[in-house]
Amino acid sequence: MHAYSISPGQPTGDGASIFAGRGSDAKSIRLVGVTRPYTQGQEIYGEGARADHVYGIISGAVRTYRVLADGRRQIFSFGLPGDVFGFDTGPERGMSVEALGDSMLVVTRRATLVDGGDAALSHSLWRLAADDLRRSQDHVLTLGRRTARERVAHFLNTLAARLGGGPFLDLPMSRQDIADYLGLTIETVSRTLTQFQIDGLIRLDGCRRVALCRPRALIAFCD
Amino acid sequence: MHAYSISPGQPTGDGASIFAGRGSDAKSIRLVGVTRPYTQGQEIYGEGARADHVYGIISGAVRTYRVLADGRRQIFSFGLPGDVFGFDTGPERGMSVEALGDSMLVVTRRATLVDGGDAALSHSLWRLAADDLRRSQDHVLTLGRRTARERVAHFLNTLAARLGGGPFLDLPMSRQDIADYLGLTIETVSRTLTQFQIDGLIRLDGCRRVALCRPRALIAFCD
DNA sequence: GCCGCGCGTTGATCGAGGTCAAGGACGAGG
DNA sequence: CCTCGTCCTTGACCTCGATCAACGCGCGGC
Repeated sequence: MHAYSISPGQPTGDGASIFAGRGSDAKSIRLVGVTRPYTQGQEIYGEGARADHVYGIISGAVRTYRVLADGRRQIFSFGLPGDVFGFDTGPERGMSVEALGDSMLVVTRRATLVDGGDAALSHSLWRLAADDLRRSQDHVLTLGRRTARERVAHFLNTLAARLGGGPFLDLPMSRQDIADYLGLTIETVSRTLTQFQIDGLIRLDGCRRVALCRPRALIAFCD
Repeated sequence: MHAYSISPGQPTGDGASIFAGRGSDAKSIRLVGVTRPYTQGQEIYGEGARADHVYGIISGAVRTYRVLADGRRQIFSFGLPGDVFGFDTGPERGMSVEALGDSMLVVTRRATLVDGGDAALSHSLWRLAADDLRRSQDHVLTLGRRTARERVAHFLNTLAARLGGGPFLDLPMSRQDIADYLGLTIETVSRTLTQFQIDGLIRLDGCRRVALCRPRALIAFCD
């Protein structure tokens, strides 16, 4: 699905590799750099750090987030295999990124991509940012005007669409992550999922695996 | 502040005009097109419409928004003089835009800007989208993790910074618009402003004019 | 001046979701 | 196998903001 290939270099270190971003269309960004493994929960970069690399996800997943002074955390997005991130416009990171589980990323220098003056590349960068903007606006709509049930239903649908259609949806993130993404508490997320199961909309098989029994009914919550 | 100039053409029709977007730096977009007046509440374009023009705000203000099937509305942003909007990547509008009050916009064809293959322009487009993304993420943080008081305080601060520093802040939008932007109800917005006045943080002079008496205290709500 | 209407404010009550607290499930390590 | 620790679930209760309702204010038309 996501077109990428890793050269037969060393997986643990600085083997050269190739990565192409979302989908196979001409608008995707092609990253060429080294692969690097990250362990569960490891920080990839923090808010305020110098923004000198960009990343592509080969396997695993990441969360991007900011925290308020009193510790409240808001997750902005979950990065999945095929996604690229780290294209800040300024010299400093505007948010933090951590690996959700053990993950393999491809890392390359930002300067060569962003400051190259390549028209096609700039155009791709624009489309990438515009896609992110669109997703962020969906997120705003969800947080501003949807109930807890609608938020969780929308989240499951969107994630299922992104992860592709096996019979099961394997969540790469914890309940706390979902809560911090949806602007809810962990208890509300848990209760809502339980209620969906009682209503026959989903089936939970362990806490990380979800079967969407009635996707139509779930989608009906979304608009 | 916002560098733009209107040629001495006809204000009501198709007089040629020049417009440069946010700030005076080299990254802004320069729009050359016709000026066009819009009346209070008039739709500039609707979600799903063909995206074939881009706009710059000369005077007045706009709201961008989407509505759910049951009528719940979420406002994504308020456009103020100097702002540009309408740079969708796809062929269709992803949201609707309306004039908040009587407004003068400059309108130009999208194709010439977006499909031109100009590297500098593509780069500007990227920065513009990235700025919007940053603002949208601030919005996500506000809606996901801030209380009503924090939302309103943050809103007043941000708007005051954007409108520049007179002693008064003249709100171009109604209470309902503020509510739909902040994910609250009109009653909660009204009550919160009243409470801010009681606390001596602001002074309301009519419902559209606000004096920020203790901006420090107001900013303290924001992080 | 007077009326009507749109918008804003205020009050009373309700409820969705948060908070606090107590178990339960499950994997890692001994 | 047992223990420990982490994450998840469930229950009881509370609170913030929504809802429902009444009223006020300001402005335009007559």
